[in-house]
Amino acid sequence: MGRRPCCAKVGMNRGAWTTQEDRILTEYIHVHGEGGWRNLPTQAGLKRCGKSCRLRWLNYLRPDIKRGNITPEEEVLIIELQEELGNRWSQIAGRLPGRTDNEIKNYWNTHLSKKVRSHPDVNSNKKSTPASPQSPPTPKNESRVVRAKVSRSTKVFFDDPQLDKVEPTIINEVPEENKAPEPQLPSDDFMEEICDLSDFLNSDFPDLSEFQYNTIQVDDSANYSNEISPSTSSNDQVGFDHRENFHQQYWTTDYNNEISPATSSNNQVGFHHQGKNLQQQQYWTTDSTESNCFQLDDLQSLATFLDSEED
DNA sequence: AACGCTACCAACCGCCGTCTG
DNA sequence: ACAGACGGCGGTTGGTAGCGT
Repeated sequence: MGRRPCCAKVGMNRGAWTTQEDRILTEYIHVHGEGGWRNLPTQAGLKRCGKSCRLRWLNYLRPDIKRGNITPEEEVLIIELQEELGNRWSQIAGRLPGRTDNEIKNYWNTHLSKKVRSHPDVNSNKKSTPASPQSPPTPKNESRVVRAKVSRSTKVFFDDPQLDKVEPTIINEVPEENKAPEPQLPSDDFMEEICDLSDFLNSDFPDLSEFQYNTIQVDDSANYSNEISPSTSSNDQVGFDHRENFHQQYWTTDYNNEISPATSSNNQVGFHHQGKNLQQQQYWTTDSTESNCFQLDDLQSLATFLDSEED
């Protein structure tokens, strides 16, 4: 008797994940934790292969995933590690916190393999001339760096207000004491303040060139202090970690250095909340007409930070 | 404007190692 | 020792956006 397939192929959803599927999966894992991938789709009410659920969680939904372009420092590290370890992407990913093996593999295949092929000495030169913030590698086509991801990347963002009303299907009840606390929804007052702050962010943001290549470092984001600090920055993304509760927030910029809450993937607005006994993930998104939802404390910290930078 | 090509990357596929009964 | 379940890994595919002609 052969091994049974990991899932029935018939009647399964394939392709890009919808926001609702993401939400169901995320909520399920918040409650039940990771693992048990084979049974997860049935129990969560997802028409997905267990493997697909696992991959989606590990490569996209996990709260500790770092977003944004690979930094020059990371790039050098990837090249070094690839030379040392070969195509063991999971091991390489293990040395790059927040990066997934899939992301590194893709990055290697689309960027670095060509670069290394065309410049075989890129690696041997690395020790004498490490990549520095002042001399980042120049992309072949600069405009591509700012490109939004393809639209099928519906990601985890709940940009359809109706979706917020959809309760995830969780068949297996868990004991009350094991349940994660309900996420707090923003109040109306909170939303008002957020909208004001959002206006501020959209209208009065300082020169974003400052954020290039980690030139601003107000705090070491790894020390889990309460300060807000830029995460690894990139050409098209500004991210801030608020480590007390492990919040991550991202804004994106367009060609004119206008900042706005990002709406998908590379350009994104995301909040990750990792508590002590649970992993919560809350995302809100926005479009040009909807008001924005943010964590007020974090945005206030951001505003303070921006004010101080302007001074 | 239309078409073709390229870049990108999320998702899929199949193999393999480990665990468990 | 064995078979099956399960999860992890690396290679590949396919859909989309952007660019050039």
